[in-house]
Amino acid sequence: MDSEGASSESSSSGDQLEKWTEEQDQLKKKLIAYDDFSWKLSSSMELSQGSEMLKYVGGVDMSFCKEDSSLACACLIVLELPSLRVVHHDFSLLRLHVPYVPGFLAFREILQKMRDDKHPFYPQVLMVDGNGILHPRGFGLACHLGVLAHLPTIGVGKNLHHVDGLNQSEVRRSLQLKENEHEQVITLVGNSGFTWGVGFRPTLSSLKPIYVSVGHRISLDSAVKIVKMTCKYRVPEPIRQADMRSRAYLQEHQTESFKRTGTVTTGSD
DNA sequence: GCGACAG
DNA sequence: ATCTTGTCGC
Repeated sequence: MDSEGASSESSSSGDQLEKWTEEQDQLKKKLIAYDDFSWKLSSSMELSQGSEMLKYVGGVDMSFCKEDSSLACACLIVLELPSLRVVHHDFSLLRLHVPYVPGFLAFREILQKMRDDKHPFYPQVLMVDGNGILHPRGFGLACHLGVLAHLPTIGVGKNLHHVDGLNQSEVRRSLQLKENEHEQVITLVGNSGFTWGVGFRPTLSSLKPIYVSVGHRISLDSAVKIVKMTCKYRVPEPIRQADMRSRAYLQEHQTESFKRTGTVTTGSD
């Protein structure tokens, strides 16, 4: 039932990439890089009568099937602050003809549905396994999803891409110098003077930093605060949970189809 | 034991 | 992105 244009079988991948870049540039105009939400972050400001607190933090991640690289699982989880208890999860199994990115938009559907249903655990902010504005064109996955879902999003990367003169070893050197300081955070200012995000070590034991950047409708300060609040381990809980669960879901799906067919679903025999 | 990290 | 194995260290 694939309604692919039989006319352009070879250039479709290139076309999609171009379209994607165009869409990024369009959506980028709608990006909001400051706090644009009504809830409050910390309970220290108890004077904030009437305004709700941040309680539900979402996280998204995708895992890929080892045997069948076109099969992926998108997972959204919502956890509750300050307990970090997961109160909601949802999965979406998808087939990808082209890598990664279009599949990521499955999250938009999941979120849309939650909102339409007035789901009690609809997240107030969403953490994305991938960068926000810390991106070659200043518009990573976290921004993309944020703008599409009109939700505050935070980008969390595990590696630093080379943008504006930033590099991983430099960050780690700077962090090294801060060894004795309480704050294990360094601001990522590029050669241009632009602040792209921060690199920081969430726990004492994590030598390798994570990279936090603005996704949408949030300031870098707030983003970092929220990431800190959810870091039990190196990878913040919302993403860690989404990662583990999407992986487990694929695994189950695999063994389940193995029990049915009595064979691995590679189809390459 | 579990997490970080190697490669 | 995925897997596995092993070491180190709290």
